[in-house]
Amino acid sequence: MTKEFTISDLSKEFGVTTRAIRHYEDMGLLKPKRKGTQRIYTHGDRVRLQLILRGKRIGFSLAEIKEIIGLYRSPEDESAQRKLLLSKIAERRRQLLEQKACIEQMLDEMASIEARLQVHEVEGVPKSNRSRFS
Amino acid sequence: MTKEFTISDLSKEFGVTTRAIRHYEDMGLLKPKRKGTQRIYTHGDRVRLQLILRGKRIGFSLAEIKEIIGLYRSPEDESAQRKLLLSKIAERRRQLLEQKACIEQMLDEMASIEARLQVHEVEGVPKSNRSRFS
DNA sequence: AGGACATTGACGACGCGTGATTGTCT
DNA sequence: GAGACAATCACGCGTCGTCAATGTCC
Repeated sequence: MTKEFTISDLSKEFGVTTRAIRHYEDMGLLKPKRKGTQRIYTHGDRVRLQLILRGKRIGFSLAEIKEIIGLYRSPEDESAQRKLLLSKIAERRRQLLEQKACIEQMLDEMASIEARLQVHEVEGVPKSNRSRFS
Repeated sequence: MTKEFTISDLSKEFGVTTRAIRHYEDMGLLKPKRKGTQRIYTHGDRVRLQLILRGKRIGFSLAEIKEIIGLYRSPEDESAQRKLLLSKIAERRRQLLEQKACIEQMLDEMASIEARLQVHEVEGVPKSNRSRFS
């Protein structure tokens, strides 16, 4: 018997809030069935949620994840999907490397600001009201 | 003669939009004089804008920058200001190092996903509709 | 009086957190 | 009828981008 899950089942299992799960639905990443107004998640829905969370761990936006996993896709799209994912990953890697470089710049700049502050501190009386960062 | 500047003067000089400059004012980081409704920036305002932009380059939020540079500050606050800035920098450095580590994790995870995709690609026919990220 | 530049709103984006309020089921 | 969940709004955050409508100065 193909199991079904409630929103709090999934919430607990994956450690995300129900709010988040509903949000993914609002964004079109999930479409659980309903029993009355209550959401019922199938096995497939559970898998899709996992994919969403993995995508997020890599830093994809919800829009990108939506693009990548789609919702109603035929199995033959497999290789197209792989290609899309690969290109998305390549793009994302560029972004990440940029960010990393940016962070390193910031660290450098912070270090030199600190250095100047230390100097002023030792030099005795501050010259004027020349300000921080200066 | 102490020069004065218009908003677009500063906008051009520092390469930020006028919208951004006005936003800094809305957030309480600048208070230019007015000639009628038009904003007039003094030399001091220009310096303050520079400080704001430097703060941003280090990755401080506008709220933090406001805290650090203040707006009406007496010259005696100098050392208190230095201390505040130093502690802010220390905190920020922790954040940056965390982010950097996070980025490296993401890069790792992306690499292993790619590896699996490559394998599947070579293995011949895809096993089933087992999806990306999987 | 035309054109360049200025001003003040105000919505949009991102990913949910955090209530508030109302239902539904046991 | 209480208690445990669920559902649906809807505002809030941070930093402006991006119109839109209107004003002002030469």
